[in-house]
Amino acid sequence: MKSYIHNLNKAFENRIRLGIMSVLMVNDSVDFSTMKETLELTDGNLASHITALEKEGYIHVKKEFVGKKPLTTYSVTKLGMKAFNDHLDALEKLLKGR
Amino acid sequence: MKSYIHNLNKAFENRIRLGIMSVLMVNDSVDFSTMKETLELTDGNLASHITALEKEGYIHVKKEFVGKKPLTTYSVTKLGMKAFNDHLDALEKLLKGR
DNA sequence: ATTTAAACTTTGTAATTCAAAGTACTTTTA
DNA sequence: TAAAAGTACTTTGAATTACAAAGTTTAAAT
Repeated sequence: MKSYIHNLNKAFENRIRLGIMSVLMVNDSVDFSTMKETLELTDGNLASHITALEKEGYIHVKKEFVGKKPLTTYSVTKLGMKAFNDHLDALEKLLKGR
Repeated sequence: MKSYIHNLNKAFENRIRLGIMSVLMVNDSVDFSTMKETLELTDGNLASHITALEKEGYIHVKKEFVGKKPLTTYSVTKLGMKAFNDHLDALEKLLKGR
């Protein structure tokens, strides 16, 4: 009866990155401000966790101008979906004691 | 649509402490060696995470001699059960996007 | 000219994590 | 009886992570 803790993804251990992924799994794309308010984070904190997930290839960052204002939007990649689902599987198995 | 990430319990963010709690939620008591092997940890690493959970009052540590050998067994406290269930609730709500 | 807004980046400190080594006591083995 | 092994840690130290606060950039609005 080995444990599943080592199948958990380190990238999703942090609550903020877990939150970002959760939000992106149910929303096609979310912009910087919305994400910041949803998760109640400071600018810098959000930016750094976003960078971490982007480096793993789990999210895509799109920068554009809408009207005259810059707009940054995030979306989850296929790799990110796979990784997140695998993480949730491991989590579920761990919590169910198998 | 506020996020639930701030209802997650910091004590259970780490995979090892999450593993310890999961094991103790489905087993009345588990000894040091069994826990160590189940979670595939080094002595020191297990000991330090156990201490962290004990300090929070989430687990109880019992030391005794069985035959001539020392035996340390762990069990979850009522407070620990409550805290862990609250954490799982927050996790579930977060992941379901509510 | 100053302020505001969006989205960061940088800085610095504090906390966390973990392996490895060391400790203490006891028992078994050579 | 001396050495090795077992149980359960504690300590040390280095690396990584986390986070707030402050600074930066570009452009628009006042």
